[in-house]
Amino acid sequence: MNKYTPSEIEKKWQDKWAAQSSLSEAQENSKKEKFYCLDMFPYPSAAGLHVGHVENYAATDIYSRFKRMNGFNVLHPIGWDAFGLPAENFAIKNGTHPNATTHQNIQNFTKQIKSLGMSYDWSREIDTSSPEYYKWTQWFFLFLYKNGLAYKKKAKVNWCDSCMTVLANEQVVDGACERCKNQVVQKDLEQWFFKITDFIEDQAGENGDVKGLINGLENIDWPNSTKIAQKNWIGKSQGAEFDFAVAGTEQKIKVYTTRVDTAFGITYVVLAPEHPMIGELQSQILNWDEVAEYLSQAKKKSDLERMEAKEKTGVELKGIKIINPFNGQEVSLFVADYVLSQYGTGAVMAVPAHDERDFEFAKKYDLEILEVVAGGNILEMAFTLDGILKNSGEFSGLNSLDAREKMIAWLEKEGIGKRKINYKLRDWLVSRQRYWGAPIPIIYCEDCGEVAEKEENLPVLLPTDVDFKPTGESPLVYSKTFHEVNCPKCGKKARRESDTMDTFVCSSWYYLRFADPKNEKEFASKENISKWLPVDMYMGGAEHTVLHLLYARFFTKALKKFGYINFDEPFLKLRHQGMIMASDGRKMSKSLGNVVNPDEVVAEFGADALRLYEMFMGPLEEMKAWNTQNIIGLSRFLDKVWKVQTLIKDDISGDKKIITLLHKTIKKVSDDIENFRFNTAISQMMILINSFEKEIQIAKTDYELLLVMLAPFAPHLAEEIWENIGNKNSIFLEKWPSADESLMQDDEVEMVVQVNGKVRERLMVASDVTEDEIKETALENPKVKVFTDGKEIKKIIFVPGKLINIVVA
RNA sequence: GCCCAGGUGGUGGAAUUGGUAUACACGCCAGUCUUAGGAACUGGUAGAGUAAUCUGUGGAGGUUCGAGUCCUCUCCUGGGCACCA
Repeated sequence: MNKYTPSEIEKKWQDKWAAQSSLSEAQENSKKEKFYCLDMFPYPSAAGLHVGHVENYAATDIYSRFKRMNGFNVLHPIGWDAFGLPAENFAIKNGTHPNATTHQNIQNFTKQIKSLGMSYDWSREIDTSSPEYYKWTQWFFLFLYKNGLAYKKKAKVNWCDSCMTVLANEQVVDGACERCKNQVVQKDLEQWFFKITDFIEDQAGENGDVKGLINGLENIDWPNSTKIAQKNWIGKSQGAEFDFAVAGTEQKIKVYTTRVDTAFGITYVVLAPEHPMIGELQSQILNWDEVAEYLSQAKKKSDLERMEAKEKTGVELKGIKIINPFNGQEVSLFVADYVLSQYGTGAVMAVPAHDERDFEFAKKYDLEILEVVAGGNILEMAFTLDGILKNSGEFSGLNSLDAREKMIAWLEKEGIGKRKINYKLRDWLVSRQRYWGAPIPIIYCEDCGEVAEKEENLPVLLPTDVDFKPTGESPLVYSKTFHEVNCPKCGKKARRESDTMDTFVCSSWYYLRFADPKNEKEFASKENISKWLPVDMYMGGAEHTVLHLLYARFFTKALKKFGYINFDEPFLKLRHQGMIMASDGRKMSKSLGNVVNPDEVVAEFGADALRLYEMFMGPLEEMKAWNTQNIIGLSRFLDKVWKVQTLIKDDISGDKKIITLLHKTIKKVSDDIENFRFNTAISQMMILINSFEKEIQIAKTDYELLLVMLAPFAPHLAEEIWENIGNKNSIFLEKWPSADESLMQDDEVEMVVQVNGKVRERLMVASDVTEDEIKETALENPKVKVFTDGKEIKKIIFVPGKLINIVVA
């Protein structure tokens, strides 16, 4: 027999599988039940495939192969999230067109993925930067636009001076650009938004009710932490909104609070620096110079600077008094930049006794702190928990929960305020002043204004005659062929929108395209969508918890609302692979020089060993550190499987113990794959092969069952041995074995004998031994007697097949 | 600060419902085959002790015949959110 040489057999089978595409392609006409298993598609970066990609793709490949062998018609596609900044930045630096760079990277990724033996359906490959694809990204923009879900407005937006573009809130991390870490500044600009906030709560749609972004999470199988992160991002809070009258005027100041129960403890009110009321009250403000100075200082500060300020600052609007509607008392008014203009009403009631921020501010400016909820020590710190109300007029004595209800009812009765729900989630800013993205299909006409491009004119092609150096405006502005067009409505000369779309727009609908990737008339036919969607299993990094997953859910909900599809959640089951760190425990990065290149591992150990190693590292969802030394263990395992070939005999039936272990293994491996516990599935197969190795001969049928189980993990090796031992068809056409429970019973088991819960003896007994039988043996056992002699036996606990515990006084 | 995961040998990790703690693998130690070598093979490997035995799943309590697993408190690590009123 030859030596196991991965490099030879892996190439051989990759070629053979490519020639037999039915092994990996989804079948359009099949009576089998469908299963859609999807990876978060990669951005084809110049760095090539990362070991983290391999972890993700190996897991879904194992699962897809497992599902196929269990009789499912599996859709397991791959494509490229190809628009985006790195290709453009590379172009700026080196002058290479992003299109060329991207295609080169895609080729490299393709080669790498194929060298790993992944069973993707390559016939459905998509590329978001191709006109055939972004035509439909543009169609989606128009779909949202026509239904009032895409709109343009002047807004304070996050601007990155280094990337020269605006960013979505989700792309700003700690006040800095997620990509280049440059500090983000605020700018007032006309930008395009998608109305994602329309879908926070449930609503009626053309194809039945559409579950909102919050409630929709209830019935999908996602990691709980991801659901919670999404809910936190949406940030729903329930409270009340009510008015303060400005003393001596008709004017009112509206505040939002979740703690209306503390309203009798209000000792002042604070406005955000951007609050319009400050300007309106200017003539009455006695210290206007001081206020104006504060406003201009606040305006200069970035959000980050505001957040980082150690001490809260503010200025009283002297000469203004406003009236607390609950008790009629006059309180003073401040402006302070710790109040956010974008949230709630941009004005907050300050209750220093029961809010930490107000407490800090009140201490600094020596303002009154009035306790209205009992339970804390407000001399020391704010008491922010619920409690029993005091100093609160007719509401005194109520607990906070009841008080909130009663006080909101009172506000509504008096017509001063109402119950109000607020959210942190804002509409999604989708326009980017960059080149390498899908152009926004809107035209500006002097007569007709903002006009949607006609659908038959899509795609609006990205021009090639541009200089993509960023200037703060989209590079498309400088392409005459691009922006000089005729108005689709009146035919007059008009100007095309020069912004492109955020790449997250492209990835918000790609899972639909895989159902019908070549369709030229629709983004996907209704028939194909209903055949393949929703996605049954979705896998990808946890870094997409709020961005991509929320946007994709929004697109799905919008499609359902307007009758295009009949489901409102795109991904029924979601799992994240944990990040793979370098062996030093740090993140793999070029600058640290600790990046592991999968190609090198494949060259040294083979793709099968790499796949197995990554699956064996630990629980899929957990973070783990790379350790090249450990790969050898998986190589040895594969080598053992290879060598056991020589032990097989055609015409024998296996040893009873081996059969029992085999069926236990079938059960465990099947359960473990179904639950994405690949590490323990592999260790169970190791146990089996270790037993096989010790035998003189192995029944061929037993060995074949192991090969079938191993095939999804180590496809090349399994397929090669399968052929070696005389099989004509691919091992992937085999049916997944089922465990026979009756064969899983051991004849003998080790029975633990405990005295007072401590193990004193282990006895080999028949697996069906009864309590009475074992009791006698156990009590007479000398090792046990040492601990029971002369003692009263209080009771005996018997766990069939496991242990007997003798409890003595 | 808030939310979410986690803390088990030298290392990665295992332990369905509370029932043998450390499966499987790496490493290490000893040996075997070999001219030699190991990415080969065999055996050993939680700690203490000559041993019987005792101790051991971040720490302190508790429930239980029995706790890595359940409860209370606490410490530490990683991730997410963060002036959201």
